[in-house]
Amino acid sequence: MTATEHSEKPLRADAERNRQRVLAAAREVFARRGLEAGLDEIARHAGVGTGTVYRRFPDKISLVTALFEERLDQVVATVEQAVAHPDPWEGLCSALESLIAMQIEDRGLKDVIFGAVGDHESFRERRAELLPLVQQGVCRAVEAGVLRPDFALTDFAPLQVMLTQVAAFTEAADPQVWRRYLRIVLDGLCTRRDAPSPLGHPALDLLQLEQACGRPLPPC
Amino acid sequence: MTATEHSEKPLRADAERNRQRVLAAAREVFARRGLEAGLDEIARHAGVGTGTVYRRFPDKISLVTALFEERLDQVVATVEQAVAHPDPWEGLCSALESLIAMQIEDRGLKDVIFGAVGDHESFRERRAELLPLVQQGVCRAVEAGVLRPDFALTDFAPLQVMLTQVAAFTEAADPQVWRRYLRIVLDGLCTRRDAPSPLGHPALDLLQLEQACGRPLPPC
DNA sequence: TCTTAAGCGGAAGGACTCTCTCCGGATGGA
DNA sequence: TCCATCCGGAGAGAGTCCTTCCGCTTAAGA
Repeated sequence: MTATEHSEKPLRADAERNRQRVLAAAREVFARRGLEAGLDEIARHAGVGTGTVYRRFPDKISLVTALFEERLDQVVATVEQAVAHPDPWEGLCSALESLIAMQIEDRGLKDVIFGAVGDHESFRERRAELLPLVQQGVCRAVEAGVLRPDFALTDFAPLQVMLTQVAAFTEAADPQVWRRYLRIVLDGLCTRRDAPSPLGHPALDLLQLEQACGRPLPPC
Repeated sequence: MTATEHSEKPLRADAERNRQRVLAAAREVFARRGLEAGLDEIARHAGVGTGTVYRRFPDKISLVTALFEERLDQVVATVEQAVAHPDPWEGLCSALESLIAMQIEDRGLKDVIFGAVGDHESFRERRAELLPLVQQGVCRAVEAGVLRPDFALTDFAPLQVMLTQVAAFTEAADPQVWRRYLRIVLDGLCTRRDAPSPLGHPALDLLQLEQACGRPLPPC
């Protein structure tokens, strides 16, 4: 059941404990700061030396893959579930929403999904798994006449980028206001409507806006 | 008429020539790479030494302000003109579109508008000039019943962020496809509609999408 | 033409950042 | 008890970028 079960020799008890600490710290730090976080910060956060990190994970990418392979399974599962919603429109909305929410809660995940790791093979494969799922959701919604028919499968990722980036921009001012922009986008995606659907979340006030403008934009 | 007209002594002819070269190079390099571009790169691009850059502009921020104060005047003028459009909806659309287009063509401008320069006083002031203009456009459009009434003045900047960021994401794959997402957003902003309005620009194909995912997200 | 203040290029300094290695000392476990 | 294993964290190495400095060159006025 331990992470090293399959490996040749079990680690010494203290080593295995530290390994788990490093993984937990990395999960937290990468989530908060994205993959640009340094291993020093992770080591400090885990309460171990940097050497200890490098003894378990030969380099940074090993740590990242160890963490995010499993995480991507969760992403695929979540989208699978969202798309299975009986209502095609709700299914698509919820797939988009949960993808964005997951990437906002975990900036490292965003970096992994949108290729900030260079082109690591395993991540590329996992990303490819998402496509058919989304395609299914898109087709179903177009056929049901609820999603605008000129919507393309390849529009899904750019929409995610739009919303995760705006979320990063407004995060400090109001961590939930991105949902407002999601609603606007969804109103733009539906086939027709007689009135705007409720935005659900209030707009920023001027002070919050200035706060948001004051910080640099999130890296693309 | 020269840029140093007001200063105490006119520069030597070669010095003035180099000054102009530096400004031109900075304009180009900042436009292409944003303010993160180094002064070394600008000097090289201008065909001068880094010392020459520093002789005219005591530090990086001086060069940036020298360039962008004038540029921001153009931005204000463009928005002023867009908002003055006889049709309130067209005016708002065109204000948003031209703001985005300007920031895409000039990444440095985006950095200046969205505060990547820290909080340099003069930029903050100029940014503030834009608000009443946008407010006028928004009010007019809401009163005319074309813009959804729950739209707020402070939504304007986040929408810009969304679209400039998605543009940066898809730039390498197709430099114009952001217009497609602008259309979707605008369809989300209007009060009512019977059918999707034409997106105008074709979606990416799968190859282009992969190309876009392959590069890191643009900085926020 | 001569003189000289002004200007020039670009190497180098300094202050960071981040990844990764190394080694003397500590310790789990048989 | 004993030693293979593991530890911390200093620091090497490679990179970035801003800025300074200095010996050489040149424009321009007398």
